[in-house]
Amino acid sequence: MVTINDCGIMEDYYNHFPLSDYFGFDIHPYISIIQFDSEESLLQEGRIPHFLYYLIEGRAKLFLSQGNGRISLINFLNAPCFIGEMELLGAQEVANGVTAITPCTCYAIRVNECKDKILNDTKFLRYLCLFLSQKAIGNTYNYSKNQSYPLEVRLANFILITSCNRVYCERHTEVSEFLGVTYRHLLYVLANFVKSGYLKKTKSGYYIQDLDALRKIAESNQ
Amino acid sequence: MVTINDCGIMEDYYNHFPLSDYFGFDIHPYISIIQFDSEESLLQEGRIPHFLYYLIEGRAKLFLSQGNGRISLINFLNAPCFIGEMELLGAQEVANGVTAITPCTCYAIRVNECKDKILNDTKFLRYLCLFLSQKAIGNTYNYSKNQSYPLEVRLANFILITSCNRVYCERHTEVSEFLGVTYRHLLYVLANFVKSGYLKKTKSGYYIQDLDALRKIAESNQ
DNA sequence: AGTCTGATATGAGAAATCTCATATTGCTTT
DNA sequence: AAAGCAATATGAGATTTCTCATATCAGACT
Repeated sequence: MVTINDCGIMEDYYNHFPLSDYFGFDIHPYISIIQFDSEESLLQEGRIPHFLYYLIEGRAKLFLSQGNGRISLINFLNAPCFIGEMELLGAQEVANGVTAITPCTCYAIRVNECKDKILNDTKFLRYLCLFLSQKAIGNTYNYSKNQSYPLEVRLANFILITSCNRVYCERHTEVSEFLGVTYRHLLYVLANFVKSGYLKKTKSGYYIQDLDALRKIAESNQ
Repeated sequence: MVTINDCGIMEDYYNHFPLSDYFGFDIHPYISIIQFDSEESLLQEGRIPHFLYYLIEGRAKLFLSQGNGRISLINFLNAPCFIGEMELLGAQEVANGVTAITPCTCYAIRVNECKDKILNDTKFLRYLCLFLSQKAIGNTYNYSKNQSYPLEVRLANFILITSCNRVYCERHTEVSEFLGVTYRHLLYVLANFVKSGYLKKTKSGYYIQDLDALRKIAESNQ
């Protein structure tokens, strides 16, 4: 974790990733820029957060751990987005866990210094409502899917969405958490896809050999 | 579905269920009062809603149906709460389905007549953010639980929460949807509880015979 | 190269959950 | 009361998913 204080660099970020769309007042005095390495925590589960983050570059994951040691990956967080907004509002005191997947660069807003301004800023509040709604809708859609279809269908979908140039190469541990099944079971279903000739294991990932078959499986859904 | 226009009755409702906590301007000119019977739709899935509702009495359920005919019960909505707020913001165009469980009385706000006022009302926006956050947190928690524990554990919990005077008497169809399992499986696990002597089937519902045992099962969670 | 270690993968059997066919129950209607 | 019908309940076997033990692999260290 590195905090950037150099004014020149900060100016540069402000120009490339402006905040004026979200705030009706000048938020710059309350901002630091923080960079996280991959695997670092942005918010620690159960702790009271210090900042409202705005993720400008990178990808993180939001998770919730259960008493039995199991971890639910609730969502992937992709730039640009706010992180820690629920805690800001007081909807929950302590944070859910958020961990960087790739290196992440964030504006860290010192809310304790400008809470009043923020909570009276129509522009920000309106945007936040929209953001919260969209997040909720996405989550809900995801939950509902997870419960309604066997892994085969959901995985086919997931592969189609996340593959790049016909190559699927996500980390199995992450995916199994996101799809809400055990690592073992994910591998099992994936192996089935290979056995059926839909995928082919290569050094750089799984190559999609039979796109149509995969689509057909995914569609037993729609 | 009945719309109440009688000014006297409306005044009465306003006095008992005031809206001044949520709005910074006078919202009354834009309100009707609507009553729904149980099983009636407040929002029809896939349709564009006309109103923002504020549920003042009653209990409803929010669901989402899947291509394979399966229905996910996303949440129970208990008074007091807003319904249709995401659609108001434009976060989604068409509504999720909302159906009354008990008879429901709502303030129906004609948003097309006061959208500007509403979307510039700090008081309302702040409250809405909070409301959305809490809803999201609840959903997430529920979702995470649903995936992390077998039905036995979740059902024990659910029974403890929803039972009244040691009697559990929810509708199985609703519960199975909410807990994300088939009706059959719910009955199966419930029958096990009876066989183990934790519950006893009576005319008025299932009587909790062994509270401790049920708690112990539910706690294999926490 | 050898070995340690953590991450990743596989095997096998058990448990959870689903599907579908068939009963049973409780209302209406006649 | 009989018949019809929808809601509710049960049985049995198939699938999906899990658990846990073991195996393989890749990089770090010696």
